[in-house]
Amino acid sequence: MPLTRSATMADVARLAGVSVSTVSRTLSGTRAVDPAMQRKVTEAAEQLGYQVNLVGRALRQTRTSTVGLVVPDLENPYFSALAQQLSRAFSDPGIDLLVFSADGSLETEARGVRSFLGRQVDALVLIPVHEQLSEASVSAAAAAVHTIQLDRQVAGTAASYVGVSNRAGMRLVHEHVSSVVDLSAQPVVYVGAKPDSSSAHERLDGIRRWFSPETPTLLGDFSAAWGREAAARILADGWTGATIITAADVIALGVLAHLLHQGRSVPAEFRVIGFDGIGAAALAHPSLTTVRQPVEKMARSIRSLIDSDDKPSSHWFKPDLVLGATSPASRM
Amino acid sequence: MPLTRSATMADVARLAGVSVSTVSRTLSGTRAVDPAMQRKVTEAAEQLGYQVNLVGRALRQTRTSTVGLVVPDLENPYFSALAQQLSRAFSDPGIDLLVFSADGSLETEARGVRSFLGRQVDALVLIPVHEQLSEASVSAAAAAVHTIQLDRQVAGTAASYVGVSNRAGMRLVHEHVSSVVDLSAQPVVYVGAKPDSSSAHERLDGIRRWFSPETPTLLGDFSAAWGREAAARILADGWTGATIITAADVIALGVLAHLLHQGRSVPAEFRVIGFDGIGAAALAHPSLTTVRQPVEKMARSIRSLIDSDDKPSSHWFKPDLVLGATSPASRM
DNA sequence: TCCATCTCGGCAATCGATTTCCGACCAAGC
DNA sequence: GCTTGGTCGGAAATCGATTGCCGAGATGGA
Repeated sequence: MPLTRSATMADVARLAGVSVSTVSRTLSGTRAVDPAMQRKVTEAAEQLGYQVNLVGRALRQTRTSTVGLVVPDLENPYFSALAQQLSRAFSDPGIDLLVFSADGSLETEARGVRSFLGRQVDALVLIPVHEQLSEASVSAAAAAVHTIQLDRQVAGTAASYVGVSNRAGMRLVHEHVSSVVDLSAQPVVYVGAKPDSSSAHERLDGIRRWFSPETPTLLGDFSAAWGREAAARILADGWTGATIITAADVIALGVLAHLLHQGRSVPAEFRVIGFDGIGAAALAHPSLTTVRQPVEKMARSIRSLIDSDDKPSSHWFKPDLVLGATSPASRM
Repeated sequence: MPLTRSATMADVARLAGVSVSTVSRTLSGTRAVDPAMQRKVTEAAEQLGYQVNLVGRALRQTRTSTVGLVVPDLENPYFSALAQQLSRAFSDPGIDLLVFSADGSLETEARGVRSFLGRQVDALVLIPVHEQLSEASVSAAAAAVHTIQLDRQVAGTAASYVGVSNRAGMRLVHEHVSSVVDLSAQPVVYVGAKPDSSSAHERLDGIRRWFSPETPTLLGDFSAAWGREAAARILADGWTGATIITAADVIALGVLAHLLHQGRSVPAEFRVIGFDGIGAAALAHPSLTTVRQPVEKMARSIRSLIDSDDKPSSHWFKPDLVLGATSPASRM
């Protein structure tokens, strides 16, 4: 639907009766320009509705003032929260943050990375889909631009990493649960995600380490649907009175929904613990006890990592526990 | 962190001992190339790890095979669902969908539009922040590329529109509520959003039209925090036994959370109705009765609108009602 | 008065691809 | 043997900006 080909610097130069160099210098303020010419140029640009063509600029300079973010799935509230906070961290003009959703697929993830690299982004932030199979994409990215892995990482790559200490998070859960529940009398069940991502992996490790290596475990994916299914299995298998620890709030909300729908009571009969600290956790009734990730801090850390173009480095943030009503406030 | 300047077509041509024209033709398959040369070129490209520079390509062709999406806020689950579905609608290779968050600000929205236009996107999808004040951005976009407004629209612009019939949605709510609640005995309160966006506007209109022009109304924004605040006011003002209709699921979830937290019962004492049909609505307990938007259909419609580059047009989809447990199933 | 220095406009090169045009070569038809 | 037509490689123009360099003119110090 382009009504007319849009104006270029050459058009502005012609109308103002100057050279394109002068137009460029006037509009970008690169070098001093005679006030009279400056006025002529500005007026001509205004009159033609001139808008710089960033493609031309990007080709000449080798920078684009753009950072790409590839997320596995925008519908997962934790990832969209990260995307939003990162956008906000780049909200002051100068650098644009563009988001691409891999839609849970390795191929689409690879396409997103290739696309951003081909577009010559100055830096790339990536939440890898898979702990091993995303290696090719992460390495390709890291070889070309400053690359930061977020929330999850692929082992043995040259890229930076920003995330939370998942084992420390599970330690907080253990501290809390063991202080309010009698673990020798009440069973603990872990509803996690298959260890395809480093975060799922580390959370499972955390459970085995702080609770017991034999903790009964159900592994699926990061979704509410999986949470519901797992809850159904827990009920079917007769784990009455269990404390259900999950790998993510979306899972926990699915578990909670199913339990309540079946008329079970929380926290009297079952306890449910989430992970991530998404907004919806606080909206549940009873509100979800969860491990909150400092999303805003992480986003700011990425911003400063990109601004100061240093060597690859890893940044582990400490999560904190948010007490909700899906776990008892004091010893049962 | 670029380890080495990445290879260009000239590098590949040099290594293969052919001209850049031949490299271009081999890699893009634009024209037949001698099999022997083809092999040499492919091997050279492989060896150098050649990746096309999309900036160079975009400058020469005037297309970029890119569609931009500007959303007001990625943390709003309805917008992130739209973004995800739209990403999926573009998941087959060929066109990349890039997302930019305006972070609720008109200035940032304008920046996003300028940025995408400057990047020469082939089409732009926009969820305008404001019904009037986004006019400049929408017009600028529509003058330059095929522009589609999504979910909300700015009056009197040349851009296409894809959304749901909000008045029809409220009509569904009225039908349902009037069939299960005695409206002459029980008050109705509308918790909406200030009519800054066409969707908020139309939903408010729908309420006035299908219920009563004098329906008590509380207007805020599209957030759970506002829902909570409104619920507090409703309790403070003594609207006991009210049926609370909201402009969005996020608001409804906030209302519900506050009511339940205050020990009120839903749907016995209060009824709560949402709008949008986000995933979290089904996870609430009791599950939320809401008006569901056909997000996937809308995304596909945008895709086909972009593929067939027609004149601007408007597409109104019909929402449907999802019966949850925050409203009674039959006459109270 | 003359030379050194500074300011600033314009020419032309440049970024990395695609694509038009030209010409070399080969095959087929008469 | 000559002409016509088809195939395919390469030289060069092109997309739209930025920027190194040159030189004209102004300024100022001795």
